[in-house]
Amino acid sequence: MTRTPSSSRSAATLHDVAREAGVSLATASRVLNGSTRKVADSYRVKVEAAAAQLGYTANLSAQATARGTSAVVALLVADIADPYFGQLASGVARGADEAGLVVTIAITERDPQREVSLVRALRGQRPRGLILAASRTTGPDAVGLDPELEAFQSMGGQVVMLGPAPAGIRSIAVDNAGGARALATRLRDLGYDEAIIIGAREGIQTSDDRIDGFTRGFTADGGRIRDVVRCGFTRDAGYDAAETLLAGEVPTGTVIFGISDVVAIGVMSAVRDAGREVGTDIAVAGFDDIATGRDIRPGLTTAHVPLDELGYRALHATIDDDWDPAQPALPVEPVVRGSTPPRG
Amino acid sequence: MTRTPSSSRSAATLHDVAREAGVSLATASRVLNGSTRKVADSYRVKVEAAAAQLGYTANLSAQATARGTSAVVALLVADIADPYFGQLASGVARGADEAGLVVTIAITERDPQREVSLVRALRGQRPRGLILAASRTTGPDAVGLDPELEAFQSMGGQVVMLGPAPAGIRSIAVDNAGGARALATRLRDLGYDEAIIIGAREGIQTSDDRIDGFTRGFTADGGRIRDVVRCGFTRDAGYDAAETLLAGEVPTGTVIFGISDVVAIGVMSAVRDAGREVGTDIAVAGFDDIATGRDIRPGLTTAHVPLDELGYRALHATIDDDWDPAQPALPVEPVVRGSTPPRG
DNA sequence: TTGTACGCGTTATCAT
DNA sequence: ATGATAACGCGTACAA
Repeated sequence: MTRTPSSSRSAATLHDVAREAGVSLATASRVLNGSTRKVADSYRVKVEAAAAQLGYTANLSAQATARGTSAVVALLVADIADPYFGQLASGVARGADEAGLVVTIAITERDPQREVSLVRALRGQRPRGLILAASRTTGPDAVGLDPELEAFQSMGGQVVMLGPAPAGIRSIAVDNAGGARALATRLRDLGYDEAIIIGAREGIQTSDDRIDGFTRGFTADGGRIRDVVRCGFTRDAGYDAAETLLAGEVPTGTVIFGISDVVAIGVMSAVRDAGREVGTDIAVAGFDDIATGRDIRPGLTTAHVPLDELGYRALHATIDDDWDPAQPALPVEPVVRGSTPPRG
Repeated sequence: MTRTPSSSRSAATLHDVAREAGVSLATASRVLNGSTRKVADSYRVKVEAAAAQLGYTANLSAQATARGTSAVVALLVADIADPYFGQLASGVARGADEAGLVVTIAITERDPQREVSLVRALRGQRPRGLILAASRTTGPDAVGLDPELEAFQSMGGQVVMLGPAPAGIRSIAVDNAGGARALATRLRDLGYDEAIIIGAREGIQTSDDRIDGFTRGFTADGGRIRDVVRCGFTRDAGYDAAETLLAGEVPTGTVIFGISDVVAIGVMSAVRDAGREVGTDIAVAGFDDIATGRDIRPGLTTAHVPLDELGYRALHATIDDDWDPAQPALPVEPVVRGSTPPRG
């Protein structure tokens, strides 16, 4: 059955280009996609002209099946509306664009169960790489993920995790402990003697590291951690936790350390709604340095994590064959703003 | 050449499953993927068992080439780190997940040139749909986009634009003019008599509509628009524009309307850095109602756009065959917060 | 250098 | 209901 060359309803195929240019499929393929170029210029121009005229674009799916490897990298985040993941995704997208890769994105909604099934579903795309940015727990509800990741890797895909990862899985480390420690030290220098930590539940590595680092830094020379309470990673969770906290006694001059900026921003709102003032009355600090923290008043004291760079590195850990697993953790620097004024 | 059944380096194929289950390729395909099910239960269980044991997952690329249609929807945004686009993408992802579709994301960086080339590149994926969320201009620098979109559509893909679109292209309308008008009216009711508008440059439909609506509402019963200045859609652009503005004379009681919340937040910072107070001195209003606006102090008065819903609808406009082009525009409601206190 | 022919993993048509 | 088998669009040995 012969097909009409005109644009019926589907895109121009390599076949069409070859016929239009009067060359073979192989030749057309070589000039348009093949890497090593050994085609006579006379043919080359003909093919390119035909391709341009027909508006030909290689079918990535077909290429993927033929090559056995795709040009897509999958990104798994907890919530793309969260500025933390937004900035991260931005870095991933930038790196992917540079490398000519396509990014597909999936949302876990912070549901470990869903995370597992998503990884499974994502496998269908046969992505070259998979970036896991959804915060991971070391606890029992991570069950089922590891086998799924192994399956992914044994398929030839490269898994990259943000933060701590099991052995055999690439990861981009962030100096959570060191950053939190430095932040706590700065707060001590500012004159704070008492702190309350609002962290995620135990087993979330990122949270545990930040809590440990903060505690170490704050208590090193006499500071006291009044309490460590637990909540989720959202603004509302931070608000609720702080609200409960403030129902009890929280003396003036206490600094509340939220496990992330998003949480800390919730804390700030709760402090105000409890009739207290953020800063001179109750100080608040966060972690991550999302853009919002610079625009709120008072500005949010935090620890700067280079989120865009983090995403960019993750993308490269996904595609670079000679990736070095022994990279130093991304440095995290404290940033002091108005939410933690010096105590007189 | 026979292939070893064991997991060498690539995923289990349908072929493997069929052989393992002792059935034909066709049968395996039918139970695993085919819609109409006409397979004996005895075979069905065998196939399912084999698939489970081998960890089989259908290769989407192969399916796409065979079926002639893919399961991916492409999303084009200006900047995924911008909370506006983040919330939008969230709605898109939710809808896609429900429909069993994959979302690929690309960033225009607000470069019209780049936008065109991205659409072209995206065609390679043969996505079922393309959602254009990068703000579009009616001006001359949109050159080259329309042909590219037509090429995409003639390929069988469904293009959906946010906001106004050329004839023949589906779009999700937002009541920018009405929302801005209502917001302006509310500001009048609060006692504001003078306003300054910071908009995007002319030709950006969304901006023009909001400016027109605001102007109409504000001047309807005697309010005065002191000035209309132009800037980009970013926080920094808003800051710079306001900074310039404040170098001149801006009387107390003036309200500055930023074309989007992101811009308005930049304006708020500039106002403060100019030594003025946000609210009682200079009031500020925005548009969109991004999450940040609720957490900053004072809270940002704005017009609520249901961004998540917007994304969700866009996704459905992409895949629903019986989509109704005559849908009413998404309603936009004013939200008054502390940045525009009542004037005594 | 160029073309032929086969394989990639899956779907769908057609007999059986 | 089931099983061969021809597509799908492309890459790539291998032959010419």
